[in-house]
Amino acid sequence: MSSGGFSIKAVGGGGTGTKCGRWNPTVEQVKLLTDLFKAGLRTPSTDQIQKISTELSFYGKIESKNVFYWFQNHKARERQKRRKISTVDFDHRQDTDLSRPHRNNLRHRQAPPKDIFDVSEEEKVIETLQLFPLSKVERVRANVTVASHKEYIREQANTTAFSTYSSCGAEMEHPPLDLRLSFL
Amino acid sequence: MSSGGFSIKAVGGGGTGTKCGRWNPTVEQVKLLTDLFKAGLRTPSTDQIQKISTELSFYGKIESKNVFYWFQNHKARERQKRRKISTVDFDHRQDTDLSRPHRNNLRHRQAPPKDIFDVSEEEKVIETLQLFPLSKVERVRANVTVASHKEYIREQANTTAFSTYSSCGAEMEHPPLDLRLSFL
DNA sequence: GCAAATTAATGATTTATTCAAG
DNA sequence: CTTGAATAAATCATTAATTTGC
Repeated sequence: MSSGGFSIKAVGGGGTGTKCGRWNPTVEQVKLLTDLFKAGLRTPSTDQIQKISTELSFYGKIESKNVFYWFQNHKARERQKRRKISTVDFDHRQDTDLSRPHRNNLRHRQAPPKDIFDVSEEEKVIETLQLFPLSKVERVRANVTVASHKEYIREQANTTAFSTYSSCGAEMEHPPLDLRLSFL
Repeated sequence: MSSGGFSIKAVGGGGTGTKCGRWNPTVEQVKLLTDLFKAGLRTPSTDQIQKISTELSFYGKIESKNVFYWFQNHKARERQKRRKISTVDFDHRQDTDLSRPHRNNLRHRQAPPKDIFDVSEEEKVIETLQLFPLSKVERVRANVTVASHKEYIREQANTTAFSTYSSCGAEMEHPPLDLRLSFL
């Protein structure tokens, strides 16, 4: 990778005496982009990118791809930032998505038996009830489909076992999937 | 105060007792769950849930229902995510055709005339956003009220380069968002 | 005060996923 | 099972900030 370490990247069209190695947004440009982001825009469509770009070109040289990149990066980094804050919290996606009437009714979802959720099923039920009345129970078939294992092994080099792994809490790149699946 | 999700932080799966509001997976737990998901497991059977739970309990406090929920949520969200994608993509390859000044390689894929704003992906985008007029601005009066802090604000003074716009008058504190979005 | 050296941000690329079509 | 579409994550690379010596 990084083939070609050539440095200069074509001066390009920046006639304004600015080196155009890479886009350097003006404050106004960043401001607008940020506003759009705050407004919820995350992945603008091609059309939107075009329009945004056109609009921003008023403030300075810019290309569509810059807009695209900006959103990609900003989105990713905002998330990254958030992730740093809450250690593991993988579920910090729209936590407020309760607005939807059809949430998981886990109650009658798939669980054939009843003891699966050993405890605190009450809580869950309560919540559930609050959000929506459990009126109808759909018949859901538990189609397990364990699917294939170990077909995804690619570059797994680590051969660490569970034990060693957890105590430290260290994060490794690719824990051996095979081993991890072994308990199933 | 941005509502939604006070950062719980800490506690981790260590079982530090505190804050038993909801399961807070450790990185190891998420890792394994994710691996299982990647391996193709989508709807684990009761038995599998039990085993997975047991296995994960080694890394921290967890219950069967957590596993069940995790798969439900993860599966659903992955799907939703892919469904709402909007599309933009351009050939961002290393071709570096510097010979041509502007290369808008936007591969006009622009297909799904759906929600271009894929708001429900990860971060908690304000709901107001969804009200956003995506294609045409009929009346952008989305009252966004961001409330968050701008991290971009840099007191940078030299706005040299491209636009001489910002000079003075143009630099307002809150340019009406509505207006700014009007071009979309 | 300035400019080289160092560090922090962030623009641009590459890589690895996921789901869906065929 | 293979390929296409489209990211998001990880990474590379360059520019702006900041520090430091003079």
